[in-house]
Amino acid sequence: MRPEIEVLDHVNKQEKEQVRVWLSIMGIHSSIFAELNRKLSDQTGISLTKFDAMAQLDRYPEGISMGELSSALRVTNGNVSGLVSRLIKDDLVFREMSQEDRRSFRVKLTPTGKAKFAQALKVHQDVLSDMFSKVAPEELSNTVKMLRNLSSKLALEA
Amino acid sequence: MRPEIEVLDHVNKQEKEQVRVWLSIMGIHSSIFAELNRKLSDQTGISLTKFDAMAQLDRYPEGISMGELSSALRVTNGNVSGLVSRLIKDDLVFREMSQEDRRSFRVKLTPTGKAKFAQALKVHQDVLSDMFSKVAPEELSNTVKMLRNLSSKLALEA
DNA sequence: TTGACTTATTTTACATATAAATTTATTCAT
DNA sequence: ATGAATAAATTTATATGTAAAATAAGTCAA
Repeated sequence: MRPEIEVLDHVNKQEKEQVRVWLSIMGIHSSIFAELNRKLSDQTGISLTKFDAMAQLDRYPEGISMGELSSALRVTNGNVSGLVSRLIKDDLVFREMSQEDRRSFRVKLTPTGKAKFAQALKVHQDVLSDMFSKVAPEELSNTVKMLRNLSSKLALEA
Repeated sequence: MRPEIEVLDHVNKQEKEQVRVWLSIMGIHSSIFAELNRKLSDQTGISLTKFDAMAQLDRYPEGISMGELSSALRVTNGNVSGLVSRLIKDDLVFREMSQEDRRSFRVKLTPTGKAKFAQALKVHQDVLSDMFSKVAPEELSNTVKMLRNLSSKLALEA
């Protein structure tokens, strides 16, 4: 094999490993998302998407704007518009008009929403605990370290 | 602090780490998915969802059934019905009737689909290479090992 | 002030996902 | 052979996601 082919070979090995990382992340995300979403929905009537939104609102009792919520959830404004509408329809959240800026408002959990979130939080934790029951604590923390390191080195939005 | 509270404390630390693993996976999945999907769509007109479907079809020149495709992609049959319809509309795949079983058929890439996939495969790889350019080869392979290990220990579908 | 930008949010059109019901074809025990 | 169960795929209703256009309100230089 000629030298320049060896070089290409290294590139190819590296590229294959990059694809393997992405496929591993896709696979594990898909497994956990599917089971967590299904069990949360079955046991509480709250989808994982709604749970994630409510978890953000739970962190800010003073409420947050639609824009802040879409940033926190990393989805578009339009998506959050619809999501919040559905949560309002279920009496889980409400909007509070802002005095300063009439374009904006604060979104907050209703009392019903707070109670539902507390219930869903327990289910969420129980499902994860079952799912990770065979994983040693050290493996868990190593995985978190590794993923945070990877995240910090990702070159995004070129 | 009473002994039984210390025990609970260990449980809580473990549970928090389990949630951190899931949040890390969600975060990194969301970052990579968003950028890969956007750049693939911009540069080739093929979404990441369509790319993943075409990648499966590319592996099976003899074609695969709708059920096999939905298993491979880990989505519902109904989802794949719509996805394949859209791919057919764009002349990227076609259906071939099965002689043995008239309920079923084989889905295959068209010549256009093969060419488009080859082009998209290059973009897919280039985007991942840019994204992971700051990550050392050893970190990549450690991450794959760690995620595969985690995957193998996940207790799913209880 | 006013007119040009910017900002916050919604709306629209569409893609992608699920679960449940339906359609059509196959299999298999009787 | 036939009727019940199974299997492959689609359809329907709905949720969740995007990008782009629209709406409405705020800001700020001239």
